[in-house]
Amino acid sequence: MPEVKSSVSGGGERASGYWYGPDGSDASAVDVLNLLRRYREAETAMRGRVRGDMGMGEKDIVALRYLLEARTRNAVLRQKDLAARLDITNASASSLVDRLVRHGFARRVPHPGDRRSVAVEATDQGDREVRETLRNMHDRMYQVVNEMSPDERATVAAFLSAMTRSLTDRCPE
Amino acid sequence: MPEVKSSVSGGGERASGYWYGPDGSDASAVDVLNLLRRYREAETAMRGRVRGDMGMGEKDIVALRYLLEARTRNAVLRQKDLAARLDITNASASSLVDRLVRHGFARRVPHPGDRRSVAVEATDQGDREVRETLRNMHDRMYQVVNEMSPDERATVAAFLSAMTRSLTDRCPE
DNA sequence: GTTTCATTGTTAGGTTGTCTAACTATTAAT
DNA sequence: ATTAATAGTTAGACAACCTAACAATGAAAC
Repeated sequence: MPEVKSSVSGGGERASGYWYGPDGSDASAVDVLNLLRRYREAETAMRGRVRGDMGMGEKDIVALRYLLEARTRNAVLRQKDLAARLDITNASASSLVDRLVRHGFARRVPHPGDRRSVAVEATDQGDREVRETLRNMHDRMYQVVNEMSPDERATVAAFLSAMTRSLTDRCPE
Repeated sequence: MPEVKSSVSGGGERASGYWYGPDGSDASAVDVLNLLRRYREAETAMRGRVRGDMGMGEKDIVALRYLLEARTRNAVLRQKDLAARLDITNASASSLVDRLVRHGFARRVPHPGDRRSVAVEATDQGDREVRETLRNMHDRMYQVVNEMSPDERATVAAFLSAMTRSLTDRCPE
């Protein structure tokens, strides 16, 4: 059974500020949106801490995680791929990889089969550092979800999908 | 009943990449985490679009939203307050307000009762612009949550609270 | 009331991370 | 063989943050 305690139906704290219902408005709906915002803020803060701890920028960390994920799949990532996934230019990706290499988190290796390209690999150090930094957090998150019932997971999944669609469906006009 | 369709129990698309279960691992739990990540990415992308549309930086928009929220409460925000909420220095807040003023989104007014402080107010133009830009999106999000059952809202609220705790409980170590 | 310390905001100068534009090296197409 | 497209690098500009030093006001001590 999920150990998660609802802070809406159950607990006290009312997610404060920011959202305020369009009209008369069901308070608990607003609460949910405020909680979503809170989660976002917590994640942003966490990224800030990690950034501080590892002395890296925002995208550098995301890039490193892509590299690690690729490594587990024995896949090869080029700078181009990083640029695409991070939505930055090739030029920026180039200096991003410069930074990763300078810090010892990644390595440039010749790309097999296309001599224009440079394959980028995470180093063991990068692997270690990221895992150590994020492992516990990931474990906690996984555990929370794992302890939920299938129905609850379906509800949450539907919620997240719908929220994502709300954001994706082109916001202004 | 909620019109939201679960993409886990229901639909096809399997939230791809990134998360991969610690061990053997219940796939749908991983799906939920991937959906959470997707939501994050969608929100980041949305902010990017808004930023582009309005020609402002990330924090500028958040600041403007704080100002608008304060306005609806007839509250007075000082630059200090903005700096605190945005986690930037007073110096940065100063130039942030410079930018808002330059773009016509905010106004510096003498603070009633403390001549050191400068109160910052959103202008009507700032109000209009933000509302027009974000209104539809907010409405869509609100609608989704409003159409959920109380039980579903409680489940989602518990999930978000637990995820936030997972992030907040100090990540490394 | 004057001296002293704390608070708020500004300015100057530096760093970082992005961008565009111009260039090289390789690959693919005609 | 020439031409066009792709991958990466470099140089230079810009935006937004930072720290440090400063001015002005407020509060507290004496």
